[in-house]
Amino acid sequence: MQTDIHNNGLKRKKKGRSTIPIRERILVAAGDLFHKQGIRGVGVEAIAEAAQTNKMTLYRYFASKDELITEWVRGIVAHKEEDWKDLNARHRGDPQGQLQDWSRRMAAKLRAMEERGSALGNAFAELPDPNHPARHVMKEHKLREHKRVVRLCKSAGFPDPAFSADLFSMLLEGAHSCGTCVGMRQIGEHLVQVVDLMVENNRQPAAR
Amino acid sequence: MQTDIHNNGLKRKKKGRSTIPIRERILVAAGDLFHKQGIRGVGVEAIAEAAQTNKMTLYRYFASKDELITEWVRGIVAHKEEDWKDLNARHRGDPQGQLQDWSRRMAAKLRAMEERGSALGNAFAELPDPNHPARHVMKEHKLREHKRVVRLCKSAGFPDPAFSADLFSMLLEGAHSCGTCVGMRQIGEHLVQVVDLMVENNRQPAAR
DNA sequence: CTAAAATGTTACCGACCGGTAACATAGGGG
DNA sequence: CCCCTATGTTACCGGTCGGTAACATTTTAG
Repeated sequence: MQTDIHNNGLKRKKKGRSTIPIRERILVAAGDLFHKQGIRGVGVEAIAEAAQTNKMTLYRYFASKDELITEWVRGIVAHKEEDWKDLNARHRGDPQGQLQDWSRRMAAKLRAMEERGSALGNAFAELPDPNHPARHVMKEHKLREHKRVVRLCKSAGFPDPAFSADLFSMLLEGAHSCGTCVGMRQIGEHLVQVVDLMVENNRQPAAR
Repeated sequence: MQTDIHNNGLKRKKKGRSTIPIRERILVAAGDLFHKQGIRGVGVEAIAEAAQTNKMTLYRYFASKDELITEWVRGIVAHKEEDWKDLNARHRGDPQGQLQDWSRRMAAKLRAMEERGSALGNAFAELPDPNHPARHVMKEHKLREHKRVVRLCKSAGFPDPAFSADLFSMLLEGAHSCGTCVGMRQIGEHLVQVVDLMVENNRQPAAR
């Protein structure tokens, strides 16, 4: 641990402002607005204001709006992968437990969402440019995640891991879009149910 | 049939222009661009140009860009519901057949998609305003579709139709997002497989 | 042919947006 | 104390976009 004499490890900022460092405040504010109003629907000025700072300072931390977007996406991805590590830590050598816990956490997130779907999914839709750096970040994350699920299915003893993993992925991804019409709660419950069934029987759905 | 002396039922337009009526050309061009570049990423000028006309004429057919968007969404929705009717016509009294054919058609669409996911899904992400008319159109469509699937599951004899219908919906919706990392072909095949298994066994996945 | 309707052309407006320059202010460390 | 750095403020630029007006041109109908 560091001493607190000069600063507490994070730069402490001005007057009544928050104690959270500016860069982080900007990222949080940007995330909020991006998710609520869409990436293209919010301007940097509004982001700066929501972060209790101004456009100039924002541009001292981020070279461009695109970089801010990318950095935000990176944060989400990092958080999700952190979640995976935690899942692995809590259920070491228990791939079934990881999958089940995963579905439960997802259901909890769904319940707390209501309208306006997945941040990553929306970002993907809002950044059509295939060369946008944020797209690469998302794509690589999705790939890693899917590989992880395949590995889990394999070590869980599913007879066709590629097949089961695709099912899990489709269910998880689909839950977001469906929740908007069916209701997040019900979708979350059914998601947990089907994952439990698949895992408990340790085989693909409806295998005879 | 009408005579062709004055016009052939559709207003015939200028010189080298297409024989397709302007309004339709605009809608098609708008759809192309919306899907490829995102709704907010394309301007009305570009749409008019792609439709081989101009902005002024576009605004004589559509009061605003938002109305054009809404009309485009309406078209997609209408087309999908047409598809459902066709499904019902081809497999009368055979809900299982309808579900299976549905998954096959979806797989075919996925194969022909490659990158850039579902038009409706993207539109939903790009129109965060909950009062946007296009959102209502989409939401009502999703609701009707889901009810339809529930009805099919019920008449197909699934023991828990609400549960099975949610699964179908999640799988279908999720297929779009997943295809971008796993590959549309594989996702499509696995989608068909799981639907077949669920239907053939006439029970929920992994039910013992 | 002629008149009316549809379409094309050009120019423009106001609003917003991403990004930058220049300068003012404040705070902290020596 | 003073200097240096981080932050705030203001004004501005160039570009794009949605939307409209006014007028020219073409197409269609009678």
